[in-house]
Amino acid sequence: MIREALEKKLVTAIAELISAGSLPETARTVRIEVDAPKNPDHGDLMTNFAMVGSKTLGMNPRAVAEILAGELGSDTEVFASVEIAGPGFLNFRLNPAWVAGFVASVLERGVSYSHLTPDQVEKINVEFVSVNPNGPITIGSGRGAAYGSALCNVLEAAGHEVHREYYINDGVNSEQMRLFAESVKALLNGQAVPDNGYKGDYVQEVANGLEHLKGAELATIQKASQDAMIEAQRTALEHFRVNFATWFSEQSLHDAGEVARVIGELESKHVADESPFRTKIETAKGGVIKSVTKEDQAVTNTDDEDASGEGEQATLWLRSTKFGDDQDRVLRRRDGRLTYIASDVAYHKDKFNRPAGGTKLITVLGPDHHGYIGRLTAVVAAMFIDQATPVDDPTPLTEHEEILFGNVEERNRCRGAQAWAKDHLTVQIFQIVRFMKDGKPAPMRKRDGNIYALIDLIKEIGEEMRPNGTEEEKLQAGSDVARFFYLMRNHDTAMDFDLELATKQSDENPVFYVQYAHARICSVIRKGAESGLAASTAHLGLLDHAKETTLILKIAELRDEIAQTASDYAVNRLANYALELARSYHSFYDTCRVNQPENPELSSARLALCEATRTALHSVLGLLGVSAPQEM
RNA sequence: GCGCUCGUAGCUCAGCGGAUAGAGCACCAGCUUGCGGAGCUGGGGGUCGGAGGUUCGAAUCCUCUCGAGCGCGCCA
Repeated sequence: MIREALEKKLVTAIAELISAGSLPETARTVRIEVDAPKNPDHGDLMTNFAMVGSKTLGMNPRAVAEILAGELGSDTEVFASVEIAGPGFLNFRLNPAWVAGFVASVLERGVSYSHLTPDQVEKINVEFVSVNPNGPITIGSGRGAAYGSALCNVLEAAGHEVHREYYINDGVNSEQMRLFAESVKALLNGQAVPDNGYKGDYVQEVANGLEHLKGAELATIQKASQDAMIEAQRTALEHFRVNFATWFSEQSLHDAGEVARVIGELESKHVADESPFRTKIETAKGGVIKSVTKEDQAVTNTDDEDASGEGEQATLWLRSTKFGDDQDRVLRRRDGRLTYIASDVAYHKDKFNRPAGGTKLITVLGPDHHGYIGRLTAVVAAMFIDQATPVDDPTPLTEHEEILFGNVEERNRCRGAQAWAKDHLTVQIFQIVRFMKDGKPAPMRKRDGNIYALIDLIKEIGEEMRPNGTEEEKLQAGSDVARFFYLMRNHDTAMDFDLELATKQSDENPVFYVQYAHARICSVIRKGAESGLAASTAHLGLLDHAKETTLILKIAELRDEIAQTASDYAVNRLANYALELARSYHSFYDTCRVNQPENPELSSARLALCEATRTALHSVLGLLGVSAPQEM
């Protein structure tokens, strides 16, 4: 916010200097960046404009810096000093009174302080969690749940329209779901579950709830047991503060005939066919194509279970290699059943309807799915090939391309479609979480088939944190800690989740450090009210202590952090920001006494600063899905 | 073999083109006749895995290399 203001000042100053003839016209094109210096001795904020621009301006950086410093330095309302340092840095020391003025605008905006207005509003569908309905939400999926939900909050705060979606993998043809149903059925009939079946206690629980279906058809049991599982997942996720606007059933696409219809569409677009070969692309290091081969279709695979008993027919191939995938994918099996990827085509088309007129899809996937990015991109490219603008490349087909494409025109259309897909679909992969106990990794899947469920993690932590709390308080405490821990680390790197630290005494716990700051602010404000003191913006100019200025600058950063996070999806930045903001407050609190009845003007200004901090803290915690307690 | 991700303080991790690389934990030394000490202040501790390159400037970008994790089904 303060940064935005300074960037505007720079733009104005540069325009003045151009019309005065001190800077060439090209100065307008130089990118302007204002940042906080790492070293506080270098001032409150700084810009590298002179160094970045020196080349295009044809001037040496220090000369540019001097001209700019002269122009800006005259604005004594804003700047206490403008210094040139090093190779051409421009270091700004801001006038504390000017900085303090921003407290008023935070208070004016209140909760909307964290709401941004983007240059362009995107309509984004975010799909996350989406695990099979054959078990509880695990602690592994917990990371995706925390990440996806926080990402949605941030995108919304950044001003975009967001649709939260869960894709239920409930295709009746799914091997895994059938196996799950068979396991439940076996338990219902008092038989042993199949060798490769599901053996956890939760399977027995599902069976217990379905006593009335004893002796029923497998299909009936399959439907009922997956519904039970979905309900359990939904409840667990709600406790974890994860909610979806849509729970989308894969099977519903089959039932509506959408999958079949879309497959027909692909065939008529000549991106899917029944020719009996699979194309494979082998790449050498650096992604250069080493070879493209058409493999004759192998018919020797005997592992297939021919569940439908419909006998053999031609395999239907999606020619995904035309869109950068490393091999063609099967849409319809030899036995006539459609594959998972076939529903994916229909599904990705459908997703653009939520929100209406969707402009972007984000899919959050687990660490075992990064091989899936190329496939998904190809799916979207194939589906929307008519929407995309072909690339303009007149060069003839290479030797490799001749195997993939019929002619130059087709290649250019496919390349265009691939670019379109990359533009409209973003896949975010989160990496694995290792849960550490006694310094050793704790198994997520136990030998007896039991799974470490997210809800158990939440309850364990809650029990430890609030042994005397209500059920509701325990769930909240557990969820707060778990969410913050998941979100502290960059989702794209493997992390260790220290179960002892999370469940142990609270004083080592970063979550509580932040929540404590919020509770402390609330307490200070309460205390002030008891002495007849209240926040006011009438004397903000009194906030000139270094700790006060630092805190205000930190509060002002929130909007920048949100904007940045909405564009690079690195939600962990906000968890770190929350810690920094809390630290700035604690440090301020320690030095600057807020409530001083003998000095009501300073008190009112500091209370205003407390209010502004509370607003910012409350906002970040809200984005992270962590509660901001008034007392603890 | 190919692809993705990661190697930063004793440990867990930030930083991802800027000036002397940061925080928490652990360790050491301090702060309270006052608003919540679940707090604050200070200190020690690093050839940012290694080697080249790009440029005014690299932990950050590129190439190679070593090491770790994961992924490459007519499973989902």
